[in-house]
Amino acid sequence: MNDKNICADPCPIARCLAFLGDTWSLLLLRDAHIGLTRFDQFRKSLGIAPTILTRRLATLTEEGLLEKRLYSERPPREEYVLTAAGRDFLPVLMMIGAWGSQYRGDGPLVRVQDVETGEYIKPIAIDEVTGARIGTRPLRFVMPDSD
Amino acid sequence: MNDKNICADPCPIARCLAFLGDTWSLLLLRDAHIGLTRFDQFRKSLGIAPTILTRRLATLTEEGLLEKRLYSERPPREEYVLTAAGRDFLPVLMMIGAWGSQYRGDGPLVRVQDVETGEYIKPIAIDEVTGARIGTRPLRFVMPDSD
DNA sequence: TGACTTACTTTCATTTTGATAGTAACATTG
DNA sequence: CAATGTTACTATCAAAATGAAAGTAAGTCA
Repeated sequence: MNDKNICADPCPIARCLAFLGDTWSLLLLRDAHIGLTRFDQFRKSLGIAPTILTRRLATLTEEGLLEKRLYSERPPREEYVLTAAGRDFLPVLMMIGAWGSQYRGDGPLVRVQDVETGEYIKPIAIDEVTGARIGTRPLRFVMPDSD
Repeated sequence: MNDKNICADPCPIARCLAFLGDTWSLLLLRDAHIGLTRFDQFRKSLGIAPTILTRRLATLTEEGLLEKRLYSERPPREEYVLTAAGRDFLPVLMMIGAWGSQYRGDGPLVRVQDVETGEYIKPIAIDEVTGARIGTRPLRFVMPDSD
């Protein structure tokens, strides 16, 4: 029915990018994490053409990162809210933001605060198994057919 | 001279995606991390048209994620190697891969091994300040002009 | 009844992509 | 030393995606 089986690439990065590999989709997810839910909120925030916005929201919904929800019965109006899969995409966005802050950080920047402590977040990626920061130890990429 | 100043968006995610927001660029960085360096290696690995490959490699080089290096004087041949900025992009790729493994993990998958321990990597994002996993505590996105 | 709101769709010009073929600068082979 | 091969591209052009602008549908509100 959907195209999950079509993407036979064994690389999980490629599988993800097969439908999330464009700027608008990622910025939509960012805005959804910030709290936007409605068509016109996304459109005004991004300055995206409504044609493109319709298609991107449809893809993100089909792929299970967003979910349509009725927020008004009369008139019938729907909004788009993050699913668990969509919320679990936050680490990706935060790491992109961390790279951007480090390498394209000139001038005023949006920052992310921990609400409880009030301090700014400093996102880093670690390996949960060893606890080592990613990039500090040599890695091997193992193809699935090497048995 | 270059377009760094043109991207006046205060969001570090948007700044990064301004030139890295397409599938080919991200897959090129993935392949560069795996160890590919040459035009034809990238072309064969990705099945990308040479026109597009030329442009993407040029952009990644201009933006400082790759660096051209002469690997043969006669005939003159150049390869593309990761810079520090390019290597620091690995966490982003690993988090994308982690999401893909979790939500698009059907069938055989490429896995990443820690060479020293031999165990498979499980990448997670944490806040270096609190040590808390990202997504487990409420966050606030702070605009730069809110003083 | 007429203006307003929200979420789109239609249309069409512009831009980007992708497939194929060709080129430049050399090395290697017979 | 001519023919073939290698590597890294460029040129050309059709097809697909994008973007801007205007229009539509289903209602509400005054």
